Amino acid sequence: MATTLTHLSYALLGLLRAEPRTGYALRMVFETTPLGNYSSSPGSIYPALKVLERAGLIEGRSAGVRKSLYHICPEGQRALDDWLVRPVTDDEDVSIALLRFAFLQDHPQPQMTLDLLTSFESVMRRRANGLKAFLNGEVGAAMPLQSQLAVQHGLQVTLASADWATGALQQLQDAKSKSE
Amino acid sequence: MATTLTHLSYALLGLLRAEPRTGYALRMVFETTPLGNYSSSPGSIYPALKVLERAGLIEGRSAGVRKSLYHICPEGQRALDDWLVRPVTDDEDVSIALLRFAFLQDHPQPQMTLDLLTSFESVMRRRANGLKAFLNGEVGAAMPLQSQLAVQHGLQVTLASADWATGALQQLQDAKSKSE
DNA sequence: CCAACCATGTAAGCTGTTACATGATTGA
DNA sequence: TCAATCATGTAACAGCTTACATGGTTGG
Repeated sequence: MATTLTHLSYALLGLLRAEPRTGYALRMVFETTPLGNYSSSPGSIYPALKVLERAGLIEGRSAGVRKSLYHICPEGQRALDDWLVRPVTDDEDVSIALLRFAFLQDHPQPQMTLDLLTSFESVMRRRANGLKAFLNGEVGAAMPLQSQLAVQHGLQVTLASADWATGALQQLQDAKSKSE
Repeated sequence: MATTLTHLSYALLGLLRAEPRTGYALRMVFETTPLGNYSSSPGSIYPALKVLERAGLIEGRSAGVRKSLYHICPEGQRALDDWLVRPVTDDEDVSIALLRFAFLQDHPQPQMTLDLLTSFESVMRRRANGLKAFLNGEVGAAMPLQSQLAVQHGLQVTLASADWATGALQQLQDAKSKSE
């Protein structure tokens, strides 16, 4: 059973949880928003939708000629939620973690979002420390200047990610306490 | 013959330009440095080396039992240089642009490095402006908070890249004027 | 009525990963 | 001598892209 889902599949599930859409509408989301770096190519999306439907995670309802509106099924909700609430792992792609953060919108337990952000921040700080240690270590210090600068770039970008998380956490907690 | 090279192939060429290495040594570079996000799996590197050798870009010289040291050939140098001096394009991966920057080390024309950095910076500023415009536009402003925050993350990280480029440019120009 | 857009689909291929397999060399 | 590391290789698969193909709908 547990057909291992691809990132693209989760992206589709997340979009369909927000509202039912056609395959074409999903493609347009990838084409017109910066969220996710997925291609809008029909060759990726339509087959992925078929797989999700066969697995019982989504259901396509005919909506006019040659057109079907996909809805997320309860089992799809469950699969999506399982994915969303995982803590950020040390080797997870930043863009995937961000996708999960965005999809946690309106989750019944707001704490899940805060937990994800917290683990995101600590992973980023840990990565930044790793890069610093590398630069100051034997191998790093012996590298040519431009290699060092390239690693320095990675460090600064990683710190920017961590700082963003700090700010986002603050913002979400403020919004929460204000609504209480 | 214009066998279109993969990013991995260019990464291998760049490392072999610095010094001849065995396939294993190349794998270890990917495994022990943060430069590049390539896998150190034998299944990718050994076949890639074979392709480069057949294309006449590198040459493997036997160095002991079941072991060969790969050297870069003049044609490989040329292919690598052509790749390195291209301006950063609007859709190029940041990590690839950084790899090219690192490999431009010791290029006979130092101006090439400055040009690459300059184009990198302007691409990053342009991307940042695009994200800002998206956030302030109709679609962006209507998105749920966490989607907006995710885009905000992209914006901050992109600005960090641009700022890094500004600093690196400064640093390289200072080093240059000092040595004159 | 015709162009532009909506809408779906498939076949071929490229790249890389995973997993497995082999054997030499080196240091404890 | 035995484990760890050096060193290379391949087969199977996964996942996505490119390119092609088809046809309905809508607005000027």
